Amino acid sequence: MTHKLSKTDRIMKTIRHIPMGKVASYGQIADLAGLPGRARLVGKVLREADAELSLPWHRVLRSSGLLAFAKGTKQAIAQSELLQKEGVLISHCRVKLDHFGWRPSIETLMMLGF
DNA sequence: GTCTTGACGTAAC
DNA sequence: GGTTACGCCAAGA
Repeated sequence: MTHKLSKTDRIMKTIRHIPMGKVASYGQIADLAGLPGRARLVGKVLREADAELSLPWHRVLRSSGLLAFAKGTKQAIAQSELLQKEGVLISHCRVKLDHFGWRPSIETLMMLGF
């Protein structure tokens, strides 16, 4: 079988599984995608991905809940707006992972191939 | 096949 | 919690 999904494909699939109102870090996405430590790959995928893919990029942040982009950038603002619209509270470009951090359930983990 | 880049992570200070 | 430095590895040229 030569139809193994590319690493990038797995990442995109994982991102689509992020529930609304929750946020996940790049490292977590990579880990769930079966690529522990490959957080940079996640970023690369999102950058190359189009908006038509329905990838909730705004639900992906850096570690510790910091926004994925530097403050002042157009996307950083858009991200905070989108997150707050989903019910995620942001304080100083930071998201409280204690309350909004994505906690994948067992079924979700199995669905991702765990 | 080699070099460069990259929506990052973690450690150290 | 901010900043600096280094590491990791896939994809593109």
